[in-house]
Formats: sequence, C-alpha cells, structure tokens
Amino acid sequence: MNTPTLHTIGKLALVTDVTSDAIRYYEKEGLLAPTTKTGAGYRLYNEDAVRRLRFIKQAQHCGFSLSEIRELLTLKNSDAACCKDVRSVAIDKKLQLAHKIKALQIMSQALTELIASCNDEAKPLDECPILAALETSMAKQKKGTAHD
Amino acid sequence: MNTPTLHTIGKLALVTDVTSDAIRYYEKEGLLAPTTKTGAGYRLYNEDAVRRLRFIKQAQHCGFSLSEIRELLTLKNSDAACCKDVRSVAIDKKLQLAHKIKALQIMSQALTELIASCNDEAKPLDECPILAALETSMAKQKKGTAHD
DNA sequence: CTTGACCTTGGTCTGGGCTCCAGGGTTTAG
DNA sequence: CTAAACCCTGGAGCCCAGACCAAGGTCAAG
Repeated sequence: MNTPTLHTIGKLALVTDVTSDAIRYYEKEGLLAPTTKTGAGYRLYNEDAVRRLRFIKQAQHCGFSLSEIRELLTLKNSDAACCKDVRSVAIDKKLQLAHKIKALQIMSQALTELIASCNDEAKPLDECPILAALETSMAKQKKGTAHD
Repeated sequence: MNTPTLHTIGKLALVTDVTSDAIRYYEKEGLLAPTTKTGAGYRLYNEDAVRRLRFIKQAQHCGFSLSEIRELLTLKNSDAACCKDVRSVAIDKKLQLAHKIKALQIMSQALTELIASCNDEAKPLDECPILAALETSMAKQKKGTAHD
C-alpha cells in the first residue's frame, strides 16, 4: 500500500506545462476532475491526471476541439464502444482537416493568380490588376499554368 | 447630368448578397461609407458601393481579414503607393496561408499515423492503440511510409 | 389613413480557449 | 510569527465577423 503522490494544481501545471488556469478551465468543461480535494478546497491530482492532460494536449495537436476531446474521453470510459469507434472519429477529423486544407489551398491559388497577373510592378495603383481583379467577380481567369 | 441610381441599404444587400447588418458593420469598421444620407437618416449608396462590397468579399475569399482589407483600401486611395505594394501584400498573405496549410497538414499526418496504428478494429478500448498513443508523448513512431 | 415593409440606433450574443484580474483563505520556510 | 508563495471562486476581457433583437421612426401602396 504505497501512497500515490498527489499534486496540487501548481505542481501538475509544472509537470505538464499547462497553466493552472487552463487546468481549471478543463475541469469546468468536464475534461478533467481532481482526484480529491483538501478540506480547504485545494485540488489534488494523481498520476492519471498527468496522462489525461497529455491526452488532451496531443488531441489538440491533432486538431480536436475541447468538446470533441470530451467526447473522445467519454468514449474511452464507455463500455459499449470499441476501438473501431475511436478509429472512425479519427478518420472523420482527418476529413474535416482535408476540407479546411482544401479551402485554404483555393485561397492560395486565387492569390497566386492575382500575383501572377501583376507582372509590371511599376504600374500606378489605378491600373493595378490585383485591385482591379478584386473588384470584379473574378471569373476564373486561368491564363496560364498555376500550380499550388 | 443623368442621376445615378441610389440604393437603400436593403437594395444594396439584395444586389450584393451581403446582409444589411454586415454592411453596417463594415461601415463601423471603416470599410464602406454610404454616399449620402436622407433627412431621416437612411443610408444611400451608389454603384461604387457595389464594387467596393465585391472587393471586400473577394478579398475575404482570398483570406484577408477585415482589418487587412481596410489597409488594402487605404493603399488603394493612397498617392504614395504603387502596384508593387499591393503585390507584396498579396505575397505576404500567401505565405501566411502556406504556414496555416502546413500546420494543418502536420495534424493530418499525425492522424494518419494514429489511424494506421489501429489495424485490428475489434480491439477493446483499453487496448486501443489510438487512445494509447494519445496518452504518450507520441514520439514520432514513423513505422512506415505515410504520405499525406 | 392605415398597414406592412423598410429603416434607424444601440445593445447583447455566439464560439474557442483560454488569460488576467480582485479579494480573499492556506500553507510553508525561515 | 510572519512573509512569501501558493490556492480558491467568480467574473471580465480578448479576437473576429457578424447575427439577432427591441423600440422606435419612415415610407409606399391600397
């Protein structure tokens, strides 16, 4: 019966490199509860909390929002769910990322065309093809081979 | 001396497919002022406003924020600026987009690896390699050739 | 003249993920 | 014992691009 080490919120913050404010915020959002509280109301955490915080951070780096992470954690504690469910959540998120990436690439492509349209850099502003193009409906002007 | 057609805000909204609320918001942000106002305070817009709104919308589609668009419009009305300046703003924005895209691709890549790690979909949750990986520091596990 | 469609200002609300107070109580090192 | 360092709760603020709402004024058609 070795007593497990319990951290106060500040220690946990140090160990995990997450601010105390953020930890309290996660608690409010239902992502992470302290193991116990002292009589004075101090939050105390065990090693599970460290793992859970790492989980949260990693998931964030994978593009999951906190509410999505909460769902992942719920899934994790669920009896009915299996690994396949987790996998499909990941696949879903990857698709969402693909959509975002595509949207940004379309923007980038539009900029590429605008930049290409402006060869003569010495033109005065009222002849600037970029500004002109931004005022029109910018119907695909595909004038060359612009890769992005 | 042909009288130019003036739109009320509602007409302008219809023509440009931008809500009246958004148009008023642009005005507050210094992007678009009405040509004139009636005695009763109604905003009236001429055809320039239509072009300006198109400009704003196109620039948004290129990833510019409203404050950036305001700067573009300022540039446009400036005497000192030339086409080269506009061009470099566009190039700058394209770089920013490239950074965002890269960040998202890194996330996507991380997900790809997680998904690949989970081959046996029937595993129970406490053996789910995705969940396990999210709890560790996820030190680059590069086990195969994962393209993204 | 009335009804309904329009317009006005000024305000609050949203979402995401926190940060940064203020005004207290607690614990610990010296 | 005291001062510093920690902890608590609750709330406000931030960024962005509007949406939405209420209470009222205005305008056109019938």
